[in-house]
Amino acid sequence: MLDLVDVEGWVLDHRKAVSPQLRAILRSRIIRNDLRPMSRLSEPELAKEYGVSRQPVREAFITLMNEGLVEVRPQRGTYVCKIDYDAVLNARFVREAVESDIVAKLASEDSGDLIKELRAQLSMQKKVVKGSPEKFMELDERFHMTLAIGAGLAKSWRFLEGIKSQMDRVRFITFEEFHISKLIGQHEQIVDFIEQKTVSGAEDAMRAHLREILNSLPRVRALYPDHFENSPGESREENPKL
Amino acid sequence: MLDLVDVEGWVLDHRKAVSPQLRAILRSRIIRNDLRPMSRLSEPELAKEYGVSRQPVREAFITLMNEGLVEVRPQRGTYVCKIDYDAVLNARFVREAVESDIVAKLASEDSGDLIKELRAQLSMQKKVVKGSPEKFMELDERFHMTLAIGAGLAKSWRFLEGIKSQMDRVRFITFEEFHISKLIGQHEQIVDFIEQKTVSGAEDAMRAHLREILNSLPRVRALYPDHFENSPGESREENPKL
DNA sequence: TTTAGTTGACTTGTATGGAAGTAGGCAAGT
DNA sequence: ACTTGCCTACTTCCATACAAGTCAACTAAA
Repeated sequence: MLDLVDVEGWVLDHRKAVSPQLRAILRSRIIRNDLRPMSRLSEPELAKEYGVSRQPVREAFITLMNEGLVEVRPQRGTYVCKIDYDAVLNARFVREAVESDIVAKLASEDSGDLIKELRAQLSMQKKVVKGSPEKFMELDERFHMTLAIGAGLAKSWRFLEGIKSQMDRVRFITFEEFHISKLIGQHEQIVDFIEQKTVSGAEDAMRAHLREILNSLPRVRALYPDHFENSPGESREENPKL
Repeated sequence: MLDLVDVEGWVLDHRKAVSPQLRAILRSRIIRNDLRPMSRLSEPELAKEYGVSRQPVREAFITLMNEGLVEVRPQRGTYVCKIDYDAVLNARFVREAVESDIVAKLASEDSGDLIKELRAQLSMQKKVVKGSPEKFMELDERFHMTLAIGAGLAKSWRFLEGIKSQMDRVRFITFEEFHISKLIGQHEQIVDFIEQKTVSGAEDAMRAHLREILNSLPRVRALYPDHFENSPGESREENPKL
């Protein structure tokens, strides 16, 4: 007999530590919009649902709170955060800054094997253009991660992963808003510039690539206003003393 | 009677939730090298020390583990992480990428009030050149935070705070390794470039500023090898499959 | 009808006991 | 002398019980 509990496709293995698994499951469910913004996440309810006690659920909440995905209001309840428009813009800014420097570093180094790996990934991406956008997002994440690790910056990618979730939530609301073929073309451009060691070209291409979300973000927000927290430009007012 | 517990200068307020307070206290103690690398952090011992139960201590550990400050080995013990040399380099890289873009943004905008605030901070910094380096670190953090918030990127700064701790640990081992007056001069340069709207100048000045740690880092590691985890260049081997 | 006060069923925060696993000491057997 | 197996004292992880705060509905009086 298997010691597994299956809840709506999400599996939990009781042989290993439960807390980190719950963390991953809940994070994924939030990012994929399975758990909607402002919905309650009751500790005892989720505990019963997954067949564990409140403690592991609670510990998962702590991590998700630090990532800005849930908001726990003491003695009141825990809720899925709405998508923070300003946080998305901030995440995008950080990614542009870091990843443009990453490709600049790659373009100034000698990285033959990496190019081969990236080309292989590009061909895989082209195969799923017409397929499920979810699959493309997986390949897209892998592509950007490969660039980071290839530059010897694996730990920087871990950091970026945390803030990327803010952008991913936007993508998962409306897949059709993203022109996948255009994104793949940009990926190809980036690899080309790295291969021919054109530093500024690679940098600019990555910056342009990561600015794509700025086109769709206002549309997405207009389509699903209930999913969003606040408008752009409000960040300054949040810290009035500076 | 006050509901406070004082342990070696660290105060805990039982009227508010203790978990986040413990988080902050332990994080600060680790960064300031009060809790040495590889020392045990026993749940029941710390619980008794701060007059709380083991659960809040445990929840604090979870956050610190996610920040890479402690390592919890199941059924074995929780230990203060050694300083990860590669993580410091990664944190530095990310900071350079993001903060250089921040000052570039500031230099391309109109920010008169911000300049005044920064000038005031500079004069404060000059006053503590001969004073305690700890006080300067506080002002230094405030300076960089002000730049981020001034650019409307407060949330980006919160991201950076998390990785900055890796660099701060290095600084707290040996204060004298840092020539404070030189750093203040660089701060001044950055403000000058922002004021005269020289984008590339501001960017380059910030990059040079954040590369200072590269000079002292090898020396610090040579002086305190026991505080460090691994050497530079090992990051690639950690992910051999890419 | 309106409004103030109270009760009670929720929520999260904390405390504590037990389960599972690890590491080291010690003794018996080879 | 060296290995092997058990046994004890730890650790973190999970489950459960209790405490404290919040909120909504209900009651009762104006």
